[in-house]
Parts: sequence; C-alpha cells; structure tokens
Amino acid sequence: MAKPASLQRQIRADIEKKILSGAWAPGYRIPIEHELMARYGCARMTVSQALSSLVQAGLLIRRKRGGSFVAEQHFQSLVLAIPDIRADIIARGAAYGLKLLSREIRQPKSEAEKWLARDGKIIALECLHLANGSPFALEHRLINLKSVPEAAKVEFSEEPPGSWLLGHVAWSQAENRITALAADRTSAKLLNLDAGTACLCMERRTWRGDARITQVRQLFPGHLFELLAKFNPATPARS
Amino acid sequence: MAKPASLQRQIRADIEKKILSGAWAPGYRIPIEHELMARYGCARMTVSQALSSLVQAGLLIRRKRGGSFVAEQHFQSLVLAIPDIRADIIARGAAYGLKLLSREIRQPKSEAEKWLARDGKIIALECLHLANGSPFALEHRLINLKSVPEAAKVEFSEEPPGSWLLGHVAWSQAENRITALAADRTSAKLLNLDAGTACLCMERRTWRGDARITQVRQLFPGHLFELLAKFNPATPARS
DNA sequence: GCCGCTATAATGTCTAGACATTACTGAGCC
DNA sequence: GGCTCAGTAATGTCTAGACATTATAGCGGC
Repeated sequence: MAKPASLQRQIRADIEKKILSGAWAPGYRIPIEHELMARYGCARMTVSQALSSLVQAGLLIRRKRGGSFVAEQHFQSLVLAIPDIRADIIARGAAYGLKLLSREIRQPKSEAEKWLARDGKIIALECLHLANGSPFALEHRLINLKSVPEAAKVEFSEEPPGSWLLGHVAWSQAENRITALAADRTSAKLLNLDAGTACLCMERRTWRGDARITQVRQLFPGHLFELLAKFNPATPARS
Repeated sequence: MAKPASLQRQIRADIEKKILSGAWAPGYRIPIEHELMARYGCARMTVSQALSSLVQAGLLIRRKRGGSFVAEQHFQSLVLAIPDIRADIIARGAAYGLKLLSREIRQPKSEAEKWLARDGKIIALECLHLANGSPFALEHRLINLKSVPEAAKVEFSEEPPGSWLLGHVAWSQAENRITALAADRTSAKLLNLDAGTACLCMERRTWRGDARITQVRQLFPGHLFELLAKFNPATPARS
C-alpha cells in the first residue's frame, strides 16, 4: 500500500479489512457515522467520504436513517483483460506471426455488417495469428471506416488489427460474447485442426458513444488457449 | 438515470459524457477546479468530490499542481459476471432443477485437492444443473471445510453449492479459467450429448485472504451457453 | 390487535473556509 | 545554454457546521 495514509484512506482500509476478513459479514450493520467520527477523532465529512468510496467499490450499502451495511453480494463479477493476441503470444515466450488472408474495403452486406455501419464503407479482414509458426487463432474483423478513417491506409499485414486499434482508437464500450463451438471445415483447415474440434469463440463489438467502431470474431483451438480472469473486489484496480 | 440529480452527480455526469463522447480525449486537461466551481456556482469540495468519483471509476487522473486529465487508457478490461447458474437459468425463463450425483466428505487426495486443503477435510460434490428438466451444466466442486465448516451440514440436494456459497461465505479473491474442450464419454453421457461435443469449461478457485475456500469446474454444452461480458468504463456498475 | 401518524435517528449533500503537498515555471546565476 | 532555487498554482485533505431527505420505531386511536 504505497499511498500516503490519509485519515480517509485509513478509515477505508480498516473497514475494508474487516469486511474482507469476514469479521463483518454481508448484511452486518457497521457503526454509525458519529461513532466512527468519535473513534477516529475526525469530522463527519471525512468518515462519509471514506464510506462513499467503499460504496463505489461495491462493498457497502448505505441507507438513510437505516445505517450502513456490508453489501450482500461482494458483487459477482470478474475483471477480464481484453486479449491482445500478439501481446499474449509474446508473453508466452513464443514468436508471433501474422498471416493476412483477405482484406477488402466495401459496402456492408450481411446483417451483422449493417449493424456496424448502415451506410458508409467498412474494411473486412480475415487473418490468422501464428505462435511459433503454428496457427493460434483465426480472426474475422470488420472496421467501420466512418469511425476510423485512418484504418483505410493500414495494410494489416504486419501489425494485427486488434493491436493497431488498441493504440489508435479510443472506445468507451464493448460487449463480449464467449462460447464454445466445433470448428467448421473451413476454419478447421486454416487452423490445422480436424473438423469438429472444440474451439473457444470470442465475439466482440466495440463502440464509442454512438459511433460503432469494430466487430470481431476470434476462434481459438480449445487446447491452445485459455482465458484468465482474476478478481479482487477490494480495489477495482487502478494504481 | 434514476438517481436524484444532486449537483455532484450532475457535474460528474457532464464530465463523464464529455469523456465518453470523445469530446475530451485521453490526455486532455480538464478545466481546473476553480473554473468548475464558477461554472456550477458551488463550493470547491463539491467539484472535488465529483472528480474523485471519476478518478475511482478510472476516467480521470489528477495531479497536484498539474491539473486533472482524462485517463490514458479507458482501461482495457471487461467486467464479466460470475454466473450463478440457478439465477441464470431462472433469468432465461426456464425452470431450474438440481440433481446431486455424489457428495462425500473426505481427506484431499489429488494434487488439485491438496491445493485447496493441505491437511483438513473437504467436501467433494458432483452435480448436474437442469433447465426445464434438461441437463444444462455439470459441476464438480470442492469445498474446504476448514474455511467453511457450516458446509458440512448442508445437503446441497436443493440449493446448488454456488448459490449457497454466495449467500454464506465472503470471498476476497477469485481466479477464473475459461477454455473450450470436447466432452469426454462420462460427462457427455451425463449432459446428454455425443462424446466429443464442444463444451465451455470454467474453472474457478476462490479464497479469502489466505484461506482457500472452494474450487469448481463447470462444464457447459457449447450450444446452450454463452458468457456475456459488458464493458462500460463509466459505471463500474452497481445500482 | 391493527392501522396510521409523528418524532427522530440516521445518511445525503453542501458550504466556506484552512492548511498541506506537490511539481511546474520562470528568474537569476554560472 | 544549462543549472538551481524559490514562488506559486493547482490538487489533497480536513473541519465544523447547516439543512435536506428518508425510513424507521414507537405511540396513540380505534
């Protein structure tokens, strides 16, 4: 805990510890603000800010007149890092390779493509990510050129589209869908698998405000890939 | 936006909107607090609290003397809801059913079991979750009785272990692993599938402080289940 | 016993200051 | 030019109040 222990932080840390250690169970009514004021010898505002922070972190619920309570569910969510496939492969100590299978700029055709861009043009990419020369993931990506005009100039034969977008485009919302499915013949062939092999399929749509940015479908051979998610309710994690 | 618009919330919402719409790009220096005071006609504390809240949400960085800036990375992570299978099934409008296949209290044997509890006893459960009477997920679960002694008295023939644990045990950390794999013969039979069908496999270890609580492996038929993760940097989502 | 009203105990929000802390900026010196 | 140092502009934290809001608990009437 590097942060210089301000009184507020200390109060927050104390209460957090009580909650996470289980000493104050979910539903427990914590001491009222005036009692905490007395205990720490500070103004009510100071206590109140510490509590507010815990509310924002999801550990507390406060009710007017009722008091403050330890939140019932130390909420059921995980923080999942968005995989940047290239970084991921390199982190595993393998050599990264990219094989661009197709790249075209055109009007949207299918329903999914029209979701991304109703009128303007899109880039449609198909590429294969390689780890140490072997197929690691198959990616279909669409990019809305109205939202990201610079993308029209990029080849995507060296830098994978995901990594490029991460560095060049801000996004405010994303929606992920993760499923398991059997590889169809075409995909299996590209990934060097038998048809029907279990694969992890990840579909993501990304947008900023109302502007739709990109849409991607990534297929990973099940035995090669796993998605890791850690969770720590205490610090919704920023340094 | 149900919340009664307090001044603080309004300031926060205004700034959040500017950031998410892209009007204030990452790195942009937002107006100083005294300017915001003037703009909203309020005390500095009010502005400051609004900004603090945005810092905690990860949208802002504040630097003494330097000013406040839009955070560089609207951080690249997704919030993934931990599936409470029963709640999930009910939310889909199906009837939930539980079939307990086995339940024993014993010493840990395998390596994985010893990870959970080096010396004390554990409960090992195997159960099948049903949606409208059809198999929906197969669950292997181990619970550390040293950490959760009450669990020894629970039958788990009515309430699924995941739901019971959520309500009875606080946890501070969890680690999830998500993969795709082909169902082996035994699992396939229980899930009413052909052997080799693609399934989503979710493994999770949960602990509180240093105490290990539970470890679970859930197998979902790929065509029945998808994991949704939404991302919205603005509200780390609690009502 | 049951219902409805009222007093009140708790949080929610805000103010107008104070002093602390930090790091940027510019002036002055070499 | 480049270095040092001091002034200062910004946030960080805290205070001691004020009034608003709301749900609860308890009382009184029926």
